[in-house]
Amino acid sequence: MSSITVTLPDGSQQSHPAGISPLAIARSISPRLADDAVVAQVNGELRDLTRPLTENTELRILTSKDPQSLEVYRHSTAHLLAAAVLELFPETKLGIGPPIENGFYYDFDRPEPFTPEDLERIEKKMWEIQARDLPYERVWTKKDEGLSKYKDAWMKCELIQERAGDEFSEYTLGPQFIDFCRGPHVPSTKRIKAFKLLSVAGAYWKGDEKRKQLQRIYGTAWFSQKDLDGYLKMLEEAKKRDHRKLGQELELYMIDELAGPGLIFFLPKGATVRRVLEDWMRDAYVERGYDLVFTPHVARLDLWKTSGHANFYGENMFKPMELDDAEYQLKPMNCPGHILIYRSKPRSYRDLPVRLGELGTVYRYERSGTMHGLLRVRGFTQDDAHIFCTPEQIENEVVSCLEFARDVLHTFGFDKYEAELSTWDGGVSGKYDGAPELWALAEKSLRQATERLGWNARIMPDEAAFYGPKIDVKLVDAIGRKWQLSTVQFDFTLPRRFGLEFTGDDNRKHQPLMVHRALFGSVERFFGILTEHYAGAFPVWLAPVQATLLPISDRHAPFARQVLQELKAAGLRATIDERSEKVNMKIREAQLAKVPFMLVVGDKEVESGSVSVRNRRHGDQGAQPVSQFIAGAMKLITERTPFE
RNA sequence: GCCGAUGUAGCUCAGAUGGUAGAGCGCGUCCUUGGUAAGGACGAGGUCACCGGUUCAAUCCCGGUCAUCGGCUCCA
Repeated sequence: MSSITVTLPDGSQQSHPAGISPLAIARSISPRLADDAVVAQVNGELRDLTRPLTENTELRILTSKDPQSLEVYRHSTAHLLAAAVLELFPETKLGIGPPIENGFYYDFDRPEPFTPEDLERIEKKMWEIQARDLPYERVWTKKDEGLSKYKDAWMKCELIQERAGDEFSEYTLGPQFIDFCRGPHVPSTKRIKAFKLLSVAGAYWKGDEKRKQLQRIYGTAWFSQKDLDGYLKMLEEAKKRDHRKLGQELELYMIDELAGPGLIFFLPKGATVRRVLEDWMRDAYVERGYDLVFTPHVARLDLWKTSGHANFYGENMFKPMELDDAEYQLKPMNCPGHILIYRSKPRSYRDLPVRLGELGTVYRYERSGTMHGLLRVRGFTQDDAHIFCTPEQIENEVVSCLEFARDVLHTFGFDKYEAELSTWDGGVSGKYDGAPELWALAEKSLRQATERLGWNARIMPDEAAFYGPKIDVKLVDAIGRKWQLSTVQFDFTLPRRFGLEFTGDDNRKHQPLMVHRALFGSVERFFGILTEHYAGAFPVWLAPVQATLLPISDRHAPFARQVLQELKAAGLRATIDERSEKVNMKIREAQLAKVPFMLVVGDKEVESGSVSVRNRRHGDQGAQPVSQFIAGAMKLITERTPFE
């Protein structure tokens, strides 16, 4: 028998008989490693631990510590799910079952819907199969043979036709189950220790809404029960922070059926937060050299024909309305309005850059079933600005936009964020608009801008908008979820469509470059993200009520009212709770309302002219003079401390 | 728009084989004046999402509509 040389990650080399499995090698290194092993990396490629090695190889044994092995593990759990479904519902046809972030899913075609009870049964069945300790066995099959074997499984046939070579691999799980699959998988079902089925949902075959709708079962899987519990706990925490729940509990906003879905009413408390946010943002615009404008909410449809939106964005717009003898359109975007302002007078290169900003409310038609609290609505306000400048100015402009975005993120205590640079395909498909020189210039300035900031932007090839490349900033919130936020986008199309120009120092007409940028994205959406990020406990500078006075008994009310006036005079948003309730009750309610400061006032305080401060996070802080409390609170407000 | 689930008091939820409903919290009145997360009593409050159908009778069964939730598609 011939032998092969196996090189391990530490550089050491071993000689083994050809045909030995990585699992056997792992066992020879240490039984513990063999137990922990999930998958092998053979010459850089992930492979089953049990698949024999036939040539000299560089071998790495991946354990639960390697992130790639979790994907394999989840993929294997998806197979376990499919096997369980087929045992319980043999008539079911299998679609695909990949690993996803935090778990896996599998798509099934079956006339009857899966019920929550079915899910429980399936999960039980999965544990049953798990206990059988079935190996995931790789089988090598010829294409034509395979096609006849799968003739009843239409989706698998389609996949084999598309993806398989002359021969392809399949994985079995016990005598019945076999699945067209590239693998690799964990060695056996015993390896799968912690999973849970979460939900069933409709999903189109291949994500195409014209194709058949399947039933997708979602699950989560982890190497240990502890990890699974941790994840389930995170889901619970996310549920507690859900802005729709907090929005109602804290009276921030509402949606009323009578008005329609996706249309937001800000209640007084939410409106206060929003007002502070917007005022802050508008001031920041002015400080950074933007000119603020206002544009109308409706305009002749002709404007939208000129911009091209009526044509390529029409699906997403509210229907035009008849008025006099013209059609008018509710605006889905702010750009055309800003463009009209730009071209309302001749511009010289000396005027550039022109930065026009607006908190502009737009209305877009979202299909029913897509609305989601504040995150996906039909009417929303963009903190929108358009920058018109020369090619020489563009890089600095992009840098200032990104700096602005970064400062915004820091203000709200988002310390982790990532940038994505979406580029075009080089023009091969013809689906992008604009000259290659423009694309080159724009992509270069975007890239250099991120480099100047020391950002490590991920390049997303072929992800640009058709009208220009862009940078998207994604933030990571307090419990680790990612949200798309700021965006800086080039637009080569609109300046041309509207014939924008400026006079250069050569006394000739030139077309300005146009950048579209939004930092919050949508104020409503950002408000929702903030609500979840802070779990409803807005920082003092944003809190709808910053301090509430809690007189212990009626005789303390006059002093409390006097303090209230002092707080208000200092500019604090303060209230008083004069009900004849016990102070425990008043504290409980203020605490649940997440008021940052509860100021208890009793005999001692009246006598000494002080307040006893209770902080919503840190509890009783003891008595302090009113002036001292005001100074402390004002400091938090002017510094916009994100977490007091 | 599509698949599935849900819709009962301001909120969170019970409820009956079909005979027009109940709790807790909240709200109102009164009592209580209490020092860091729920003091007590009484009371008001519902066309059981909406529109049809079946039935002697529908909140319950059937059909449709609307909305919400979990997803898909799309997206700020």
